[in-house]
Amino acid sequence: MPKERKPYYITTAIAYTSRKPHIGNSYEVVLSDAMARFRRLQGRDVFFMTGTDEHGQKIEGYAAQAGVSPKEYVDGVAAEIRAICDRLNVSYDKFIRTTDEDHMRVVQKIFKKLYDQGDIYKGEYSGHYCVACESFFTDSQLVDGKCPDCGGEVKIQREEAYFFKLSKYQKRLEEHMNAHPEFITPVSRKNEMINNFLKPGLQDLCVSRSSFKWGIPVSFDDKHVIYVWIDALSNYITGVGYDPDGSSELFEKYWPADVHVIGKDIIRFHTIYWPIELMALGLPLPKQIYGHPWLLFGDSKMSKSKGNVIYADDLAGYFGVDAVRWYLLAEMPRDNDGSITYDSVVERYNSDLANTIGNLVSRTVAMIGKYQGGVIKKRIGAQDVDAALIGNALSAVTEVEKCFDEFRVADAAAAVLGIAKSANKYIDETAPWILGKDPAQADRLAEVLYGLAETIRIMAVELSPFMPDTSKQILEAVGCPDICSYESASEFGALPDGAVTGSAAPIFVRFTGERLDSLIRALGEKAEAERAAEKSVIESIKKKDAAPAEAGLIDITDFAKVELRAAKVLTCEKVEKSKKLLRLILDDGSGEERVVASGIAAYYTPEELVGKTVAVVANLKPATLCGVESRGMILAADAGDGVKVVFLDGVPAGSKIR
RNA sequence: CGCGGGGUGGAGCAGUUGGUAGCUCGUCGGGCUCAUAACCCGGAGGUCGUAGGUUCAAGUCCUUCCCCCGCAACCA
Repeated sequence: MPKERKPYYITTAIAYTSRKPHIGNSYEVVLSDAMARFRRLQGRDVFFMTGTDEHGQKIEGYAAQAGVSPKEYVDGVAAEIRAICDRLNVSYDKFIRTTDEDHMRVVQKIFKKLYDQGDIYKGEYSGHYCVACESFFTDSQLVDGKCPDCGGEVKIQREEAYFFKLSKYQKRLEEHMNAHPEFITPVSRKNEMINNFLKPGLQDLCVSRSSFKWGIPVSFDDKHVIYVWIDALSNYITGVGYDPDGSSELFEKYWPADVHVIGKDIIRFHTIYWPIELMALGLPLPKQIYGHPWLLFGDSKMSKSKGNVIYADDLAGYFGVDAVRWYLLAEMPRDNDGSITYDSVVERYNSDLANTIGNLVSRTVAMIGKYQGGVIKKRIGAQDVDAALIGNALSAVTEVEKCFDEFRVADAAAAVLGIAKSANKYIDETAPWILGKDPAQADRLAEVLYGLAETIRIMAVELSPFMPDTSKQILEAVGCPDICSYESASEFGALPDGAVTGSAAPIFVRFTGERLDSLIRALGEKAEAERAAEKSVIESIKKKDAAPAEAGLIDITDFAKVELRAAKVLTCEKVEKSKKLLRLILDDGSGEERVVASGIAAYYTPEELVGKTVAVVANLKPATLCGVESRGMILAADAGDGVKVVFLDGVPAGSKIR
């Protein structure tokens, strides 16, 4: 009967390898994984791809900063990203990296093909260039003729570059969007794209860069590297074996993708640039693009500067992998941003996992042990309560499918949870402990216990996309680790007569009292350590890769490279456009004034600093921050509750520090 | 007027094409004892940010204003 299994191709966006992803970034892979697992459960032939985007100027910069090659740098971060996926039990079929040889080779071919057929042409990029921001701006972007970012001077600069004729495909794309309203989810985004980008008319897109090297070279013009649009987006087809000269069977089987799961911030690239590239290549478009919302910490975005970054693997260390998966999947709405707080993680853990699901399994298995020696008898009850229980479980299965079809994964989780709730209610209504006292009721008791065990089994099957390990554990508890097909969850009664139950021990132990206190303590300490450690991710990667004999130790000659001097603060003022920066003028003994920008505005007022003597790194490469050219940096300590500048009272300005 | 997202019982959210305001947590009362102080039932608690408008009927549609949060835009 098993006819040909219908393919299902799902991808996440590939993660940028600039630094370790936080739990908000991890949400996307967990979400996609749940979707992939659900389709596999349904019998679809799933190909699930995730991976990393590893090129670009930023990475070149991070690597240089870390003193390693770009390749070494991305190897480190990509490994870290992959490790998090593995830790979270993400069942990807392929982990693609844009530095993979196959990918690079095919991207070059794609670029060449588009060039040969005239969709890409060589032109000149002329715009207002801000040296400090390393960015081009159009006339309309300028603010009073100055850089809209830093307010600094801009100059007209020309740069040779390749352009992609987007306008040529604009009409077709618009038609496609209108003909396929489900193409962009949520739909509110569709109008945004059409009104903001398509209607005003698409400008040709610059698809090469000559200002940096870390990218895939244009095969016929090595002054240029292929810019992110063609490079990164193409992963969705190179990863399954697309080749302009003849694609693999894998590609023929899986393309077009069923869904690209991406963050809402990159919807534009996926609904405009990417489809147009595919049109130009003569390929069908992906069926759907789902732009998921963001996970915030409390009500603000996670960022290291706020010290509120949470990493999924850390959280898994405290609550377990499945609990983290459940939290992410059950908590995040489809359309709006979700938020994570430690309180809500504990609450959901206790309520959903320990009280509702875990406790249901424990009490049921315990009763089967107590009343029937741990053996399940197949008796299906026919009373109203039984019908209600069965109907509830089966309709939940239907509901879960509907929710997944609409990407309402949190609602799907709620539907599964509903199965457990109805079972808990059923226990109360049937009171098996009373039946257990009357030998004449043994048959009815068997019906009740079978109803419970079978309902739990169905719940466990439906739970598998969310919590694969827990699902197995529950199936073992009700004695049927192998009865877990989707079909077996769609009808009541697949649990065989004579199944022997497993352990009744709690699956999720509640966090209360001392256990909760120590968790909170541990989280606090962890956050503290994180803050310090994350500050130097780059350094740690450098250490790992460079790996000299004494890991982490530097030679005295390394230290000697840093020129530290005492300097007196002459003036100090807030940088207007900035919340964090102070602009200081220092006397460093050289006779020349030294301007330094320092991100300590949140901790010091200008008045507190004037007249003080501070330690300054005197030979740091100058950089412009918010329009202030900063020459050097001031030493300060990250004390737990803030930042403390290192003051050198009584030391003459200009003194060398070593 | 830069762009976008929001303001619904104490907290977090859902409210599809306008038709008696729902869910989870918490709280209060009751029940039960198989189970992880858990589970089940019930109650209290909301002028749906503001001011107008359309309508037989507005949380839902239109307009005014207020407030919050992202991004643009910086950790040297």
